[in-house]
Amino acid sequence: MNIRVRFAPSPTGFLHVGGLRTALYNYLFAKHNGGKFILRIEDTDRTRFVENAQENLIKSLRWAGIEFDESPEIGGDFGPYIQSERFHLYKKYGTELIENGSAYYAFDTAEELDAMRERQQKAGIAPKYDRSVMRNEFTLGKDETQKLINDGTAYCIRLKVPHNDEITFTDLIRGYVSVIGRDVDDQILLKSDGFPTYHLANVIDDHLMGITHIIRGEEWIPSTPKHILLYKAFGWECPLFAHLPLLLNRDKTKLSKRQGSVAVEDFVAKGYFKEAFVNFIALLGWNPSADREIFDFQELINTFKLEKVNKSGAVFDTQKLDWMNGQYLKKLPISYMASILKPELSNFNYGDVSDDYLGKVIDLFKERITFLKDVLTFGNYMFEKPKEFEADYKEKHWKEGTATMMQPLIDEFRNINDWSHNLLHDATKQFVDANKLKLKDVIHPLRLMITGKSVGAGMFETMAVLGKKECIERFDEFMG
RNA sequence: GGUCCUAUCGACUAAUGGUUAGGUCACCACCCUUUCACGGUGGUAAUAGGGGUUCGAAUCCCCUUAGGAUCACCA
Repeated sequence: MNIRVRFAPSPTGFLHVGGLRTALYNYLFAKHNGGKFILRIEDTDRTRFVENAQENLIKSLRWAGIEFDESPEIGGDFGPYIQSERFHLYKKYGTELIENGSAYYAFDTAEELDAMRERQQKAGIAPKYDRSVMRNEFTLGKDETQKLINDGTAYCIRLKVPHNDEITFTDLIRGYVSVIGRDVDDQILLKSDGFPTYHLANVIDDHLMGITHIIRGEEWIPSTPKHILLYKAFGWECPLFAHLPLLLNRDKTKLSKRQGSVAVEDFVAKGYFKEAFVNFIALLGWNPSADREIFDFQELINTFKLEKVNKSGAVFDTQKLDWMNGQYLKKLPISYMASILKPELSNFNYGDVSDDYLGKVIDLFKERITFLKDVLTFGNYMFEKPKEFEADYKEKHWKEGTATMMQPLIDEFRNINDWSHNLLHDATKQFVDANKLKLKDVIHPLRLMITGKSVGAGMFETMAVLGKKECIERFDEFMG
């Protein structure tokens, strides 16, 4: 089978993390099976036009390493890949459904529909288009319908759902799903502005583009019967469906903006590595059954199987993502990290920083940070003299007599020319032994003077990187 | 409310009829140690409840409960 799958987002202006996961699973499925991955922009709602939406979408996808075989940008044999550019296609299919009795004309206004729903709500029944009482082909009759159309009355085309038919499909993830026709609404197919709704356009385009598998979010399950009815009405072969579990907020509701960031670009801005982010997202709802968490992109492609996708929703909790980001960070080459940090430097007033020095600082911090930019923030004292000294830390480690105790050691440091961490350590060790002290008795005062902070990398390593001149200056400044 | 989907540690998940129910994050303790980390060792922690089927059920079936999704001329 020649597998073809698509990612069909509406251009909302940014890529939702749920959208990224859907795109990713489609991509992994396609690549795992040697199939094609297609991008189609679903912009049939012209009231929701957003400037640059498509560009932003593709930018985020590209950041994640997801590329398409066919798309609006690169084209393909099944274009155009933007639904608004396919506008001319849809109307004839709408008419075709009218002619074969699968759909009908309706003339109800928004107010009439609202009134209907209100009546139904009051009566305690599910809101659903009642074609036996509303203004449509059935209640008006053929002649009146034709007359209204000829007069230019606004109309839409609705799907005629057979009330007594059972509509079923076998979901690749969930198995057998079934619903009875009377519970399915007579969905509008063609709007009065002449544009198709999602349901019509989506089915037509998936068919025309030869899509074999539809992999999408669970929120689409309720409308899948409508789509199946459409495939049947057209006499088209139905693609296979796979409905992905939802991504959830902490309170288990569908992941939304209200409870935190959901735009991929926000996570890019926070400094997550794409490898970590993709790895993390991939494992939210799918697992290759290995006792392992870290997978590179190729491994994801190699092991991805739709059958192993979970059925239940997954809470989007970034705690593990942070850990994963740190894991990836540790393995990155220093030179690569330096090249990322270099342009960031201009946002801080750190003056000139050589590549060599930056690399040494990164090496000092890479074991203990989550984001690369932490080097510049937590590690600020590697680039400028400490402006503040943690009060608690100072109180604890700088007492009466500490200055007197430290002064001889500092003077000894002045005589050290080979400013290496080994020598600094040895000199300090000799000093504490001679004075019946412990190493940590002097290390904390040193740390306070040098960094102003209670946490940081190894003291002598830190001093070695800073250099003799800088360290002595800091000592002298602190001692006054 | 109708319909549909779902249910293993706090979170992500493994175990597709036989395990002391495993791993990872987080948390706790200890080791390492120079603070914080990293690393190492160990620990707390789960099959929603009830019925079946079976020699045997987290796993299959039913009911209950709980959560969620959806019910637009949005996608």
